[in-house]
Amino acid sequence: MASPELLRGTLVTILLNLLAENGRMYGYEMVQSVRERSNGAFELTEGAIYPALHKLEADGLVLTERVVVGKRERKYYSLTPSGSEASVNKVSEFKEYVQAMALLLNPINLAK
Amino acid sequence: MASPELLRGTLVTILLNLLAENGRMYGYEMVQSVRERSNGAFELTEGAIYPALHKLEADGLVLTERVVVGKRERKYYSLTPSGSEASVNKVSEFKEYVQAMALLLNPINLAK
DNA sequence: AGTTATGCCTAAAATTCTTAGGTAAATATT
DNA sequence: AATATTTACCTAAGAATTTTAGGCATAACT
Repeated sequence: MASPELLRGTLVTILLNLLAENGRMYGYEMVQSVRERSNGAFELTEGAIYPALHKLEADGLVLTERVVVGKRERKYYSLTPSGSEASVNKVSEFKEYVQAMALLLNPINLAK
Repeated sequence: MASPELLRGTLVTILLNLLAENGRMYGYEMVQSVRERSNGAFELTEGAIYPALHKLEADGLVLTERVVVGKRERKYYSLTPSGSEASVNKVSEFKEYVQAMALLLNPINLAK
């Protein structure tokens, strides 16, 4: 259960990257996927991801399609071309950020 | 330069760690120090750090002493015992966070 | 029949940060 | 000598993002 507040600013990176990897996902699925793949470290909340996904759609980075499964509807998200670009950019920004943080944090602590 | 929005949630970690390393610093000095040590990647803003430092003081994690240099005053911050604890905790939380992110982000991208 | 899981959503409040200032002294520049 | 830049502190309005706390409905499990 590490660091809920560190997710701040990383949520969009995670969402875009999930879609880049999986091609097509729906919101609920993203929550499950992140929980499993992070070994429970990250627990996305629906109150956070749905507004974030809607903003990505408004910004033209993702598009949606509604698919009826049984009698319920899923809303699948997938990347647009600019979304794919943004995904790559976000991930490399994150890497730069981690490298810069490594310069700042105590080397002794980092070695541990 | 890189990733201003990623600093969200990391500012306190950076500040506490700076103090853990340097013992005693003043606000303006922290801004310079972070700029230099991150090779310009991180540019802390005073509008962000002063409220953050004041909150740390209110929470008992840092204490302050005013030192007159010439005719101007500097306000030095240093860690209290709970501040030292918090510093260690924040840094290890950050490391866990980075490890969890590594699990999530595309291995192909990470290899680049 | 009732609880849990699936699946979407929103809105108020809290938190954190940016932006855009203000104040004042010291130093550098023209 | 006047001006600009750097040093050094600060605040407050607004933006952005997230938490909290719900609502709604179907499906599956007990």
